[in-house]
Amino acid sequence: MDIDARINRRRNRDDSPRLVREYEALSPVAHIDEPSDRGPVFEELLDHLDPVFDGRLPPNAYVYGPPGSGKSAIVTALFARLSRLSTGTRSVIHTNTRAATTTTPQFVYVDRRETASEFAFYHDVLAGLVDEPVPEHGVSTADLRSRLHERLGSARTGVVVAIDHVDEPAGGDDLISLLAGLPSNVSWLAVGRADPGDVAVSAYTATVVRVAPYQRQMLVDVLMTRASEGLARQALDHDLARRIADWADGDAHDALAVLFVAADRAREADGGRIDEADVDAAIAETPQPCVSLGRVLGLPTNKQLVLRALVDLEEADRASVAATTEAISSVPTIDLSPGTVKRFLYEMAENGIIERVESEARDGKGRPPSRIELRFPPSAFRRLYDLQT
DNA sequence: GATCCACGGGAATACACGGATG
DNA sequence: CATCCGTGTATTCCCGTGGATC
Repeated sequence: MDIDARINRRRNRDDSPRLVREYEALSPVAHIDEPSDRGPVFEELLDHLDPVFDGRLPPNAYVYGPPGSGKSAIVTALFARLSRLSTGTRSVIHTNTRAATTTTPQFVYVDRRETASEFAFYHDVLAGLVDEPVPEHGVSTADLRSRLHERLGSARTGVVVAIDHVDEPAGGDDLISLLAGLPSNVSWLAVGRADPGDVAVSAYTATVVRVAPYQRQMLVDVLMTRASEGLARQALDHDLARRIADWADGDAHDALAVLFVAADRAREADGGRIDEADVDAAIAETPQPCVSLGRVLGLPTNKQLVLRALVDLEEADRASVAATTEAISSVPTIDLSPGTVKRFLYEMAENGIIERVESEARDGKGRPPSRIELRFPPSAFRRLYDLQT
C-alpha cells in the first residue's frame, strides 16, 4: 500500500466502520499484483519467454481466452515483473550488479483500448521504452515510427511488446500493418478473445497460449480476496460469493462487477455488510453479456460524459435515440451539439457499449425508433466515473 | 508551421408503411 | 397478386474545421 492510501484510510475513518474501505481494490477494472491460482498459465508464458533469460528474443505469440478469464491480469502482472528485471539498460540507479540484467530484452505493454490509432500505437510503444516524454502533437506518425527504429537500431537485445485487447476496438487501424511497421528486433505477444483460427495475427505466431475460464472455486477465491482487500471484515459472506460465482459462470469481470455494485448498494443503505438483496439487485442490473467496464472507462472523455448523463435518465427518456439525444443534450454539463450526442450514441451502439432495440410499436409512419439499453451495470459506471473525476 | 484527433454538420442510404400501379 | 413509389424516420457515412500541442 502506498502512502496516499494509508493517509486516505485514516482520513476516511470518520463514520467507521466503513463497509467499503478501498474502491480501488474492489474495482473490476483494476488488476491486482498477484492473480490467484494462475500458476500453470504463468508457467506456459514463461516457457514461451524463456529465451529472454539468455538475452535472446522469443518468437511472436498469441494469448487468447474468453472474457473475464484473467488474460489482462496475467499479462500485466507478468510484464510488470519482467520489466523490473530489465531496467538495467535504462536506469543507472540500481544496486544489483548482475551483468546479465543489462542484456535482457525490454518489456512494453500497450492496450489497444487506449491505443487505437497508428499514431497512438507507435507513440505508446516508444513511450514505454524511453524515460523522456514522447510528444503527442506536432510530430508525424512516420516521424514517430522512425524514432522508434532509431531507438531500437542501437539496442543489443530488442523488445517484447504485449498488445492487449487486439480484437477491440472495432474501428482501429489494421493491427497486422501496425506490427509490420515495428523494427525487426521487436517480438510481440498479442492478447485477444478470438480463437486462433479466427484471427489474422495467429498466422504470424509460433506460440499460442490458451487461458481457460475460471473454475467456480477459483472465482470464489478471487471474490473473497477482493472483498478482504476492499471491504470491512466479514462483509462478504462465503455463500454469497459462491452465489455470485455461480451466476458469473467463470467470468471474473462480471463477478467483480456484481461485487462492486452490491458493495456500493450496501454502503448507500448504511449496511455493515453485503446481504442477499444487495447481490440480487446487483445481478439484476448487470446485463448478460456485459461489456467490460474497462472498455467503457477507456472511452474518450466526452463519450463518457454522454454515458454519465445517460445512466441517470428515466426509462421514458430512453424510448428512442431521438428522445435520448434530446434528454442528454439538455443536461447542463453537456456542451456538445445534439448532432454529436446522437452520433456518439450510434457509435457506441455499434461498438456494443450500449444497445439499440427496435421498438415493436409501429405507428404507421416511418421507420420505428430504437430504445437505448445499457450493456453494463449503470451504478458501477456511475461510481467509477465519479471517483475518477 | 505541423500534427493529431475530437467535433460538428450534413449528405447519402436504409427501412417501414400505405397506397398506387401494372 | 406482385411491385413500385412517395413520405417520413432512423441510421450510416464522410469530410472539413479548429483546439491543443510541439
